[in-house]
Amino acid sequence: MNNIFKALADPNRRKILKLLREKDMFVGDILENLNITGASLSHHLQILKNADLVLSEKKGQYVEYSLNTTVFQDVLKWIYDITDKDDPKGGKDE
Amino acid sequence: MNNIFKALADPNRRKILKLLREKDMFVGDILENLNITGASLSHHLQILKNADLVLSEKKGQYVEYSLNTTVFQDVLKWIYDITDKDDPKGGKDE
DNA sequence: AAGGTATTTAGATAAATATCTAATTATCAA
DNA sequence: TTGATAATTAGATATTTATCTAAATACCTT
Repeated sequence: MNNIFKALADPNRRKILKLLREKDMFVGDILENLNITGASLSHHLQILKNADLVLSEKKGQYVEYSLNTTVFQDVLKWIYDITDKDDPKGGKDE
Repeated sequence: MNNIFKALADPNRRKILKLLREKDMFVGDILENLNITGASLSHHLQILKNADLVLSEKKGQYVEYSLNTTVFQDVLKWIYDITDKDDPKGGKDE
C-alpha cells in the first residue's frame, strides 16, 4: 500500500492517471500535457508502474501506457476499512 | 486534494488514522503505538489536521483526536472518477 | 549502415520531509 | 504557588524526492 499512496501523492502523477483514464497513451503524448522534461516523466512513470497503477507495452519505437484499474480496488478497500467504524477491522497496512 | 494525498502518503500517519478508526484518542495514547517522539507525532497530527482528516479537541490537560470521515468521501470520489471510464470526466484535481 | 526520433538511465542539485533534542506553553494537583 | 505531566513549537539534521541536463539505448526509415 505504501507504494500506492506515495505514488498518488504527486500532482503530476495524478494528472497522468487522469489522462490515461481517457485513453491509452504514448509517452510523448503524455509529455505534451505536463510541463516537465521527458526524463522527469520517465521517473514518474516508473513510480506509477512500481505501484502497479499503470501498465506499459512497447509498441515499436513507442511505449504505450495504460491505467491498471484493479489496483484502485485496494485503495477503495483501505478507505472503506477506515470509514466503516464497525467491521472486520482492516487488514495490515503495508 | 493534494494535502489529503500527501497526508496519506506516510505509514505512521496511516497508522494514526487506523487507530482513530477504533476510538477517539489522546495524543499520549496514540504515541504509545508509534515508535516516534512526541514532537514527531505532533508534526504528523498537524499534517492530518491540515488535510482535515482528523479533528482535535482540547480536554483539560489533554488533546483528543478523532477521525473526520467526511473527507474520505472526496478521496472515494476521486478514485471513482479515475476508475469509471465513461462518465462526467472528473473535476479538477487540486 | 547512418541518421533520426522516442524513451530511459546516469548523475547532479535544490526543495521537501521525517525525525530528533531542547525549549516552551498550558493545565492539573498538592 | 510550585512541581509534574501533556502537548506543541523551534531549530537542526539526514533522507527522500522532483527536477534538470547529458548520455545511452532502442527502434524506425532511407
